[in-house]
Amino acid sequence: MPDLESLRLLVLVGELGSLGRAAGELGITQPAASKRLSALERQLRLVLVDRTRRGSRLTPAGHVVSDWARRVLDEVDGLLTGAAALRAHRDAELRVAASMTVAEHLAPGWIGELRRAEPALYVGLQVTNSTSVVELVRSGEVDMGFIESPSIPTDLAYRRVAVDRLAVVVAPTHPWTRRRRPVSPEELAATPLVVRESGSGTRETLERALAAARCGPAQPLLELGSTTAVRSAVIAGAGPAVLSVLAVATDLSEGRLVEVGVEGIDLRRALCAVWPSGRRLVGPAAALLAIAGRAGP
Amino acid sequence: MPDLESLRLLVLVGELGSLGRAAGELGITQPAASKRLSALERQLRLVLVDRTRRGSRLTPAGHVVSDWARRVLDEVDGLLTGAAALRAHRDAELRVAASMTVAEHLAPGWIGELRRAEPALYVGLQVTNSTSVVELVRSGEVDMGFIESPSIPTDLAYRRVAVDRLAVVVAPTHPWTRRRRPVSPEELAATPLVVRESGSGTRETLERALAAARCGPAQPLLELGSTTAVRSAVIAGAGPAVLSVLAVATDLSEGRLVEVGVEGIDLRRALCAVWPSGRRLVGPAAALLAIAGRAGP
DNA sequence: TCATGCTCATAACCTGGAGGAATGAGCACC
DNA sequence: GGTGCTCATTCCTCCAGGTTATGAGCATGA
Repeated sequence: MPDLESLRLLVLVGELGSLGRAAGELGITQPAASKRLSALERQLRLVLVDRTRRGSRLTPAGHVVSDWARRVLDEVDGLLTGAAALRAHRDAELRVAASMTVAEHLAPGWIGELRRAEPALYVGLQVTNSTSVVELVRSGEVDMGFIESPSIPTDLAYRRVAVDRLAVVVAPTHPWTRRRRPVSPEELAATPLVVRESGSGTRETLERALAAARCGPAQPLLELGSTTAVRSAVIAGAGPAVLSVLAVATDLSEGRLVEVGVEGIDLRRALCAVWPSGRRLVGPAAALLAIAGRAGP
Repeated sequence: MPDLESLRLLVLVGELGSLGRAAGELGITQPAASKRLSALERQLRLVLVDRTRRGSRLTPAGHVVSDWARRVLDEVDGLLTGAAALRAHRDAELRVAASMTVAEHLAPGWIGELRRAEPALYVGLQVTNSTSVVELVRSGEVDMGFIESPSIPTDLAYRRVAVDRLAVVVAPTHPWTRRRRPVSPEELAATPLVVRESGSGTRETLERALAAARCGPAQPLLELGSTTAVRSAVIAGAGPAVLSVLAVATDLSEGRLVEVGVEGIDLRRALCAVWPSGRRLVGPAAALLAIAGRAGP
């Protein structure tokens, strides 16, 4: 398994065109960087860099690998921003609470963007379920919250910042991948599904949508405690599930999961920012709302 | 910067519910895992795991971080699969050539998916421009290729596997983020843009689309040699650019870049699999085509 | 009640590998 | 041919991460 410093080094060499300057950027000496890069090339058994006597250029392979590496590093960046926000949630200048879906997939990006505009700003993030988020906003423990509709309380101001959608997904080997007709609400309600436990936001949205389509509740084939557990079960072939497209976007685009069309049922749900009504958001909170709002819809 | 082994360990602890078993999975001893995890927690200054005397559970924070970590590891997985394919391209059982856009964003996922179905299969990947891909397919050096339309030669069989779209993107601070009306082709042609060099697929698609809308060629504000260089320049505020949505998907969803609407110009381009005509693809090549085909459209 | 089995933490020790400093060597430009 | 840039090699140091050995806390069952 490669290490992140080496990947960063590769990207920097590509950007700066010189091993020595890349080393400086990382705060190590040139020989150390030289060795690191050789080690990475040995590990991947690929020639990534074309070393000339005046500068280094990426080889075609190096170019591609460097791009893949950048994607890795972007995710790491999100993790670090998120972690910083999590640990700062007590004494931050801007305190935010978010439900799981938002926290997992969107919050690190938004916070990262906000901090790019104001590097000195400390943002605190607290992750709970939508109900607790509402409580935290009411009690003033946080400045603003992000939740999934339905069930936005009337005593809070809110604004829709994005629209999520639940998708029916199956493994590529599942018979549903070969069907031409979309799945009907009745069929969905009658099919045993891999689901989250009752009370989770995703499960609740599904049940409401089924009820709105005049169908009975979902038949649980397997009840699991986290979205990723459900995802793994579906990939392993356990059966169909209904999951947020935010959670399975890469699985879909890379073919690990396949979306099955549905009709006659509305599986969208709005993601909303909420804050104490009457008040107008100011300062960092307003900035965050603006960032969240323009990225989503 | 955290290291990937530690992130993997965290994910495994969440899945297996026990530090010792997670250690076994990684091929290290339990004390080593214990130390690693403590180090990670110290580094992030977060309590990630709730250690009881019979098993370990993730804390709420641990849960979120573990999900972020999984995203990182997924990207690493893509990098490793891609690297394996790159180095195997000479003597692989299935040899594939792909243009940059496909190789960067889609190929690792497809190949990974294929290898999940047939773990013993060696897949070779070669990355060049669309013209070379066509040559490699013609000469039989590769079994199949992936290119961007336009310019699919008539002597090859092809199938559209996905549709890419170029988007006009600007930094969040750019005045275009506040405009209400979409950009017209004339306006786009008249505005200095950050672009790739002439001859690149992206540039070519843009020029063709402008020509189809009866406009002159794009005005280069800055010409750069790689998509990521263009992306960085735009984020830094250099000016608008026209980039593949595949390349900027995360930037858009996380608010680093903002898409500006356009009208009267068709910036879509099909991504196609190509192979020697007359022949029907069989075996692994057919499987790969199926995977690519179902993920895309 | 006490042994057993599971969990995780701590301590002491070893070693491989990463980093630093110094040096050499190739190419370009003046 | 000097000068300045590049990168590779060598040698040395040192610490991070591994292992083994051990202890402690909580359940379960005899």
